[in-house]
Amino acid sequence: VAPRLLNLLLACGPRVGRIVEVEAYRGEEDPASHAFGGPSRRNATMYGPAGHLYVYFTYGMHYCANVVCGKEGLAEAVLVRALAPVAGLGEMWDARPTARRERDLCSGPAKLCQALGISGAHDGLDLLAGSGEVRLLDDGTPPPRRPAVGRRIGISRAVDLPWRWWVPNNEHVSVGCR
DNA sequence: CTTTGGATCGTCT
DNA sequence: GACGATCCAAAGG
Repeated sequence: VAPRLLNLLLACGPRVGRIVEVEAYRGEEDPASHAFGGPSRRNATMYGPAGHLYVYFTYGMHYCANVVCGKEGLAEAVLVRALAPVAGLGEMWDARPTARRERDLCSGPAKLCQALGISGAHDGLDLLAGSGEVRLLDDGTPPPRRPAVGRRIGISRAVDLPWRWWVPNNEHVSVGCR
């Protein structure tokens, strides 16, 4: 599912970005997944239905956003790692005063949450409801025919699995792709 | 542009 | 009590 999310739109209020980089996490059988080791308070949303938003808090200061992709009970999810800003650019600049270039706005999993205003309060929302605060949208742009592939970033276990995909030659991918 | 180390706190052991 | 699906400033090339 992960590479098929590429080029879809993620929106929060008026702020919209095109998904250009993702990572897959495969439930309890993936040592790098938050669900490795079974259900807990934090990962509860991962065990819920597909199409919902899993937001977690990490490093004492950052939020990251995932799309739950497996059937209920499987705890499979895809981390959204980078967006190309599409709309609401003014709000994004306001939310990320340290950004110097447009590509600094959403080129990382915590950066994009900051830019869009996504936080733990949004954990568990249905991304496909259409009327919600956070939405996953399809504007007809197909995923890349041949996405770039690489290892996942920032993890210490299952480091060699090639479960990160991004849009080739896109300016807005995270630093690890360049 | 690359490398390095600090920040900071919720979660699970 | 240890560590994390990260970011940023500072320093050097």
